[in-house]
Amino acid sequence: MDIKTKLISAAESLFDRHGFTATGMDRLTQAAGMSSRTLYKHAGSKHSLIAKVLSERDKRFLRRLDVSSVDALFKALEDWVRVEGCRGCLFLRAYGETGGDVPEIAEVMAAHKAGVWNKIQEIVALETSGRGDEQLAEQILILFEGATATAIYRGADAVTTARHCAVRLVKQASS
Amino acid sequence: MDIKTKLISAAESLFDRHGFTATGMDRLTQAAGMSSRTLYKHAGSKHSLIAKVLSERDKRFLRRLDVSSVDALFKALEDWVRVEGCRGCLFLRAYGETGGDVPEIAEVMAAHKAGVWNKIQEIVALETSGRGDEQLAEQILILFEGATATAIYRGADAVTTARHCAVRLVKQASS
DNA sequence: GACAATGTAAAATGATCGTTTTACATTGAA
DNA sequence: TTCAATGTAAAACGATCATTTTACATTGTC
Repeated sequence: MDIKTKLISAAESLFDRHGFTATGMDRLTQAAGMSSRTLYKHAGSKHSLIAKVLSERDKRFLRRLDVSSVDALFKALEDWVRVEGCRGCLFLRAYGETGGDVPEIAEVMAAHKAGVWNKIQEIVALETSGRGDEQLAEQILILFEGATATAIYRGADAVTTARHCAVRLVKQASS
Repeated sequence: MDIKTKLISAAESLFDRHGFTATGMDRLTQAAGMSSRTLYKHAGSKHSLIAKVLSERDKRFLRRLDVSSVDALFKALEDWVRVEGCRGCLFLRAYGETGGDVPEIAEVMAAHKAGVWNKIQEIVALETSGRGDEQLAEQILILFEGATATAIYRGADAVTTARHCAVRLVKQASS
């Protein structure tokens, strides 16, 4: 595995498991199996490393959301939380831990959320033949965020419940 | 104002604004206007202070949710985010920042979520004359969490959208 | 075979972390 | 008036923070 990939994937799991601020650079270097000199050559800084981790996660996440129905969208989220665990949205967590004060991080968060929002709008338009309005899409988005958050303490079943709800809303808008 | 109250309210706004781990004890003592000796006499430790802050917030939040309809429930949440700001659920943020590894914090989070869940179940049962099942209540809970999370980057309007959706779901179950 | 790049290991940087301690002032009740 | 409680101010604690530096080994390439 490429050294940069190894660093980013090690950092991602540590950040996800223990939080961003609580994870120190020495733990990062140890987990990634490299010297701090090499880490800084590739990452630049801790904030930059966080941004890179989020950027990679964004790609991986959106790749999973490459579907064309609301039902499939929530099934994809269900798969995600079963594989990657349900510790909440890592983008919002990073944003919250840094108080929204780190531009690099705030920007990746905003870009990620814009990506998800676009995907949902696209799917809703597709499934309702354009009859679905922006309000419906925002309701789906809220269910999506809600499922992610609720799964933290109620488990992956919350995503299934959200899926049933979302599918029903879209059906009602299409009929 | 009581010294303990002053400490907890100063701590709450700093934690909310800058994050838990990122907020140091010196900044806390400065904002609360007291020496670190006094702070530790009242709080015991930082983790304990976080737990106390969350515990007080839990009471204040649930007091606001003393309503008897889903519409009023989401209107209460709307008021909350307009007054207190929308930086996401502070309980889930604390839980995430500590990796769920601090029992004091994990317990307050769980207790808070149980309280919200009970309240929602109560309201749903009331509004549907017992016709609403557990699934409906969980859908309302997911919309509630989703509104809180989405409001971080889309503003308080997300709560209004969630309210419309929740009211519709309850109406459909009651008819 | 020299050179630039890329890596490791480990020490040093100065700042900040959470927490405790030392020394002293104020207060209210016995 | 003395005692215990409660507060402040400030220094000290050892640990850890993110980051840089020093010294050295291993490469692939011209």
